Amino acid sequence: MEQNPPLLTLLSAAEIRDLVAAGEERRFTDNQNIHARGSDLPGLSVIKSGRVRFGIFGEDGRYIQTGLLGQGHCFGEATLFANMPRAYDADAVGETVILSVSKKKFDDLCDAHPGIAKALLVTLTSRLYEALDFADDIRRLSIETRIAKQLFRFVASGGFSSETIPVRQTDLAYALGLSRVSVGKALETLKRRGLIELGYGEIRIADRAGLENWVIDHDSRHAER
Amino acid sequence: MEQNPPLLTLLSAAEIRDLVAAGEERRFTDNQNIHARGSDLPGLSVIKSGRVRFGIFGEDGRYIQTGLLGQGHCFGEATLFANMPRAYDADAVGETVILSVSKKKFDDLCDAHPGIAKALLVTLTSRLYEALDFADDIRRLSIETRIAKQLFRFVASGGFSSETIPVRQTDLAYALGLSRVSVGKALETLKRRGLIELGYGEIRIADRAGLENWVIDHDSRHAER
DNA sequence: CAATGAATGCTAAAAATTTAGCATTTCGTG
DNA sequence: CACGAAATGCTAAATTTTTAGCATTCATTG
Repeated sequence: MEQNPPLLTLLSAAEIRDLVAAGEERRFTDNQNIHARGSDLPGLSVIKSGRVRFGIFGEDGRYIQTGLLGQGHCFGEATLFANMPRAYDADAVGETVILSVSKKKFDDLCDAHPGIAKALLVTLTSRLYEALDFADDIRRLSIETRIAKQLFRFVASGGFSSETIPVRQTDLAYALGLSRVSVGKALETLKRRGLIELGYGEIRIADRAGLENWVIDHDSRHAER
Repeated sequence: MEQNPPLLTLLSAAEIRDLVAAGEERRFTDNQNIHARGSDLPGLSVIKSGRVRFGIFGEDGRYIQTGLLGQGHCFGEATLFANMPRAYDADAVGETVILSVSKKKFDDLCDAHPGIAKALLVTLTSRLYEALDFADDIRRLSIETRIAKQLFRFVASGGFSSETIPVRQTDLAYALGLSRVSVGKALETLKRRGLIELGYGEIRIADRAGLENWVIDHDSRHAER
């Protein structure tokens, strides 16, 4: 259950110092919108603290969550390198502080510190393979297994204290593109096996090793070859 | 229907020259295996000619195609930057020539040409957002719309002469993780609207503008906001 | 031009998933 | 500690999708 490394952990102290100096700090409260899909002010954003949730609202009002990033992670690369507008709505999860670096300052910074480009390559590569992996999951795995993997993703990206994950079944359904009924049924299956425990607005991983084994057993990519 | 730019189109003549000099040419025949999932010789590969198909074989023998890259595109970045083994089986589609650059030579090259890292950032960013987009599609769009988008992807990545796409319905089913019956039914719907024509082992886009409109009308992300 | 393998077309039953309710439990708050 | 909002639990019908066939069409080749 690897997790992609936050950008900040890949930078040297000097690089971080200059990055912070080049950026501007912005504070957001829980659920506050950071940017809307389609807006196109180019720049790199780094999460100094808190978490950011990414997703799309369909016109039917339905929300699909695409990602959740925590401290040290960055976003907005597409506005820098691919000249794209923001692909997702971004909202703060809890009190969140963002460092915003304009495209111009970022380009200067990159020239001064080649290590920053290297670090972004690492981050983007990891994230690309996570996304490909996720897409494969949807096509190949049972709902139970997808939920198990998603729980590990929450643990990895969220930085939660324990193995208790503050997530509603509705959120899981959003994230995986399923109905709440299907999610509930699959969670029930995992619970019956003693792998998780269900709470009100939270899910506890009761048997981490067991849950990992569930994934391995049900994901043929992990099978010996 | 944007398409991510091949790496080679992003490099200067000097960069291409040195890249080619650092690499080693390998030739493959149609369907020949280039590398298996799990192998871990690090290096960057660039497609000089031909096409490469990426996918996974499940232990049940079922094959899921994850991607198809054409001339000028690169692969293997994850072995360079994320230290990962190959995530997918790669097979040649048609006569294919690959330029393989070892990790060591690539690192030297990167130091000499900072533009190469920049170009890879562009490529990886585009590819990441394509992958995220694809994952969203699976969760949000009807089968018809997903097929329409997939046809455009084939056109864009394949470099086919006309709007006739040499793809079996079985291949579409593999790529989208659906059954052949569902694919056939959805194709029938698109055909009845006069958007496509079905052949033996191929699909023709009969009304490109109409098919694009179908996607726009059914993908709320394209709706005005 | 007949034979053959490969692909599509079609069908119906089985299985999975969603939808739309309503009941119940939980948790914070007045 | 009663209340209300929010979340989960549960159910059954409706819908979608897959599975498993078999029939038909197409293209190649001997």
